Amino acid sequence: MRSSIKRPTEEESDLSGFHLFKKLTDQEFAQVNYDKTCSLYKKGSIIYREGSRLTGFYCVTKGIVKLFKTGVDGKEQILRFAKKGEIIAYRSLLSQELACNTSKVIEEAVLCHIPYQTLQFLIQNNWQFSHHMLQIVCKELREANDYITDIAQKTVRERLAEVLLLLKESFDLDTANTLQISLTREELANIVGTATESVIRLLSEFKQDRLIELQGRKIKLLDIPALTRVANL
Amino acid sequence: MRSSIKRPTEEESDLSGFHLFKKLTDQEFAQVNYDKTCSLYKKGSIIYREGSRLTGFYCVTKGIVKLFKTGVDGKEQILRFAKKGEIIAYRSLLSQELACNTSKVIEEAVLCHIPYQTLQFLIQNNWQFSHHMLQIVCKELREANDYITDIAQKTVRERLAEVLLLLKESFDLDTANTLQISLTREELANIVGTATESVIRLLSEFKQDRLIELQGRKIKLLDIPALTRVANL
DNA sequence: CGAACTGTTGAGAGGCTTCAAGCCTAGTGG
DNA sequence: CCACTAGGCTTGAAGCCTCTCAACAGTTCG
Repeated sequence: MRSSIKRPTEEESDLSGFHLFKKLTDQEFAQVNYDKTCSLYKKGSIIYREGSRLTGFYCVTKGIVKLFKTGVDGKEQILRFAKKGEIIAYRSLLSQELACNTSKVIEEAVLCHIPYQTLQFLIQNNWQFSHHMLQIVCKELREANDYITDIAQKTVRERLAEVLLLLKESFDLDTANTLQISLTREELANIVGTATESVIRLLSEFKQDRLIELQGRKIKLLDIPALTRVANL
Repeated sequence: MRSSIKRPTEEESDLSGFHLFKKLTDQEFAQVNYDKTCSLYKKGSIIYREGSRLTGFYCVTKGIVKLFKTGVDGKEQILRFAKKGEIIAYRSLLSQELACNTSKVIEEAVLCHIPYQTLQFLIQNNWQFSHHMLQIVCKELREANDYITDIAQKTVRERLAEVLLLLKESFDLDTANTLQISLTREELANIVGTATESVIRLLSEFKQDRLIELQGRKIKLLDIPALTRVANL
């Protein structure tokens, strides 16, 4: 389950949509493309594990990856998801530390590996790249701080409602208002920071209250204003 | 309580100890010193408030500042402390957002304000400065992610023990093993993410178990290995 | 010296977790 | 293609951890 089989297509390996690379010179961008290695990862693949040494960062060009830390008793805490256009593994790389979380594919994905050396080169030669990088980390830090406040002060019910709304922001809804990400109940619990059973019970309450509709892992948001109220936002 | 009265001394305004500025040229460092504005803040002063527009970041050259977000029902969630050698307000500044937390002095402090323009100048001209900045944000992000995992998975008891140990790391102990930071029970609760009464009860339990000793706000760590075990680290 | 804040303790309620048991689905291999 | 099996999902019951409310003591500071 660790490596890819098929090669990703040219289109799936395209980095030109990445905001991070927008201010590079043509030459610099060509260098990035020359240095990159893109692979296709099946659902369930591990990109890297907590504690491993990273040789570069990854650009997600397709699919969805979850990032989690392993906490008490091996219970995973999901920190965030990365989808097309986002990068992962850059934090530990910049700090020159071993990876402090694990990344796992939850929807068939294509990732392009950019070696550390290339990152180093860009930081040294293009201040606008560094600046973009700073903005990306800063955004993630703000979100982390917001989440600390929520998780420390809100009830599980409020947090679950909030997580559904956050997922809506990140992954949008289809025309039928269904969340475009498929998570197990356990994964939802590992975002919210609660037990799987609690998520199940609360989801059925939300369903009874006509806030959502459930069909297996598909979650349809019926009443977003009401969900927002439940989330105490 | 908002502004300073006395001027800080030359020594109290010295930025040469800051790792962040270590790689600046003499000229750049002179510029920073020229642009800075240092002030003395009394205990209880607010440096800036959530939602305010920031005009620069601050270097703490003396004292201790707490950074907190205001959550549900106005309850504050302490995110971190900043002491001598550390900087605050840089995150919102880099993101060009309004401040998303409040900073308040808990031990008489001297802070030097560095205007946004100077930050901008350094980022554009000295890649090593940007790199340092990146490392600072990355470190903070790792700590935030670690804390999310703890707060989501550990009991209040475990978190309180852990917070005591974290405070030990940040603020050291005197010769009698007393924590060199003075916090109210409510502030401790606002770090741990619990009710003040819970902190009080758990502290007396720790005291009964001979893990700590209490004299008002002075906390003496008697048995660090045992505390580590309680913290489940 | 009083007011306001901080700290302490008790009692009661309730949100959540844990354990347990059974059902269901989704993916695998024959 | 279908049977099978492992993992995911659901529900119930019991109990505990933690919060809230309340009352009061202690402390600090104007």
